[in-house]
Amino acid sequence: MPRTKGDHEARRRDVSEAVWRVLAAHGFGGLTLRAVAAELDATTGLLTHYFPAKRDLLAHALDLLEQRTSARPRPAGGDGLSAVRTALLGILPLTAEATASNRIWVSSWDTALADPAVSANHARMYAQSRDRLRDLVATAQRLGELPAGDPARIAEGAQSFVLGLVVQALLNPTAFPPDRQAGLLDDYLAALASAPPSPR
Amino acid sequence: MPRTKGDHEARRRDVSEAVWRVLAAHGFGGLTLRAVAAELDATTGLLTHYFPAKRDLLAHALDLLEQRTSARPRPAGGDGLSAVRTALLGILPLTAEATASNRIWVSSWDTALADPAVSANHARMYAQSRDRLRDLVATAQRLGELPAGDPARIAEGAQSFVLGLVVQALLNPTAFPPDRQAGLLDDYLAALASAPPSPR
DNA sequence: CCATTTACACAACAAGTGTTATGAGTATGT
DNA sequence: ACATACTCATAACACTTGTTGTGTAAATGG
Repeated sequence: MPRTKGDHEARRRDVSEAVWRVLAAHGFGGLTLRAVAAELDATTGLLTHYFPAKRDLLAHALDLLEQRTSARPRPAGGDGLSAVRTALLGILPLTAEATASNRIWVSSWDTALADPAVSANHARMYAQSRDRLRDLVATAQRLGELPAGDPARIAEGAQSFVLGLVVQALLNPTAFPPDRQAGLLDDYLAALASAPPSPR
Repeated sequence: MPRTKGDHEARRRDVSEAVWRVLAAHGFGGLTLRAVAAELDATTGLLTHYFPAKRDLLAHALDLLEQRTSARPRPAGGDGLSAVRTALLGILPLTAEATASNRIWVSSWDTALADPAVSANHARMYAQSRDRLRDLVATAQRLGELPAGDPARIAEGAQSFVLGLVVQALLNPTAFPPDRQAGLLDDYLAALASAPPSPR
């Protein structure tokens, strides 16, 4: 029974939603045409209509990951160090939604390492995220809330810390509940704030 | 042409070597019976002889990962903070071998998140690694090279930092060459050493 | 020296994968 | 109203995957 309403855009959103659910449940390794189709109560014919080949669906999934990550509720917490803290907290898997998103991210690393093009795209996205973080760090430095030093370098360190904490929290949620994650992040920021003006 | 020499142990080592090469090249997602068999110049019949089912081969691969990780040349660098630094440096993908091992680790996270049993095993291994790190941290504190504070908590933070740095380095090796990784680690340790005695 | 067990190769199987072709309803423009 | 284009379902395809069975050399043990 074909669709009577040709609302192309709405249908595309449905497809994206199904892709997202499959990713959250089974990761990129479980992203199969029939899995997405089943989530839509449709067949693979529908998908090949929207995505000529599997790689197109995979590209769409990666786009989706980038989109939904950057579109996640970003509280934009105020000024200086507080803004840095809020930005980093926004990455951690503190909510169910953030956990799903991070689970997809971790899964994407495997496919990224297998495909140089995806890897390069990931590098670009993380670099962009670092740049935003760097600006926040620079502001905090200007406010005297963080010691002097290359803000880009500090952003690299902070992003590494948060990424690693994401991995730990996903693999061992019992040992790293939300408040523990926040506590560890605050430890890190406190150490950063009290560090000597910079070695170089 | 069947094997004329029944050296069971040596053959098993060959199989493990082939599994390792497949993992390093294609990750856990590419760990297929025929891929391993091809690496051995053998057929799937050989593998089913050593591993009745795929899950047995996967379990062996995970064992292999744990074994080879803990057996990696661990310089055991001296005392206190220096020992902490050496331990953390030993995790980073600074050499080709360490890069391969870390690439396999990252790949394993995807399969771990899909299988609670594997996930629990990972949690156990990381907890064990944290415990070792915690002891080194405690020693450094006793030597006055690190401020007071829960050493387990500090170990958690340090491990998170290093894990995240591993991910960044693997996804973007150009931006995170070995000396950059070491520099970022030293920044982190410097901040840690100059932190206030501990909030709690 | 023969019977049994080991250690595979070889081949076939069912299930799952992406891809492709065909066709049938529905919308759209003329 | 009718031809055309869109939006799928259906089905078959070639391929890969894990699994299983059969056969056969070599090792082993009595």
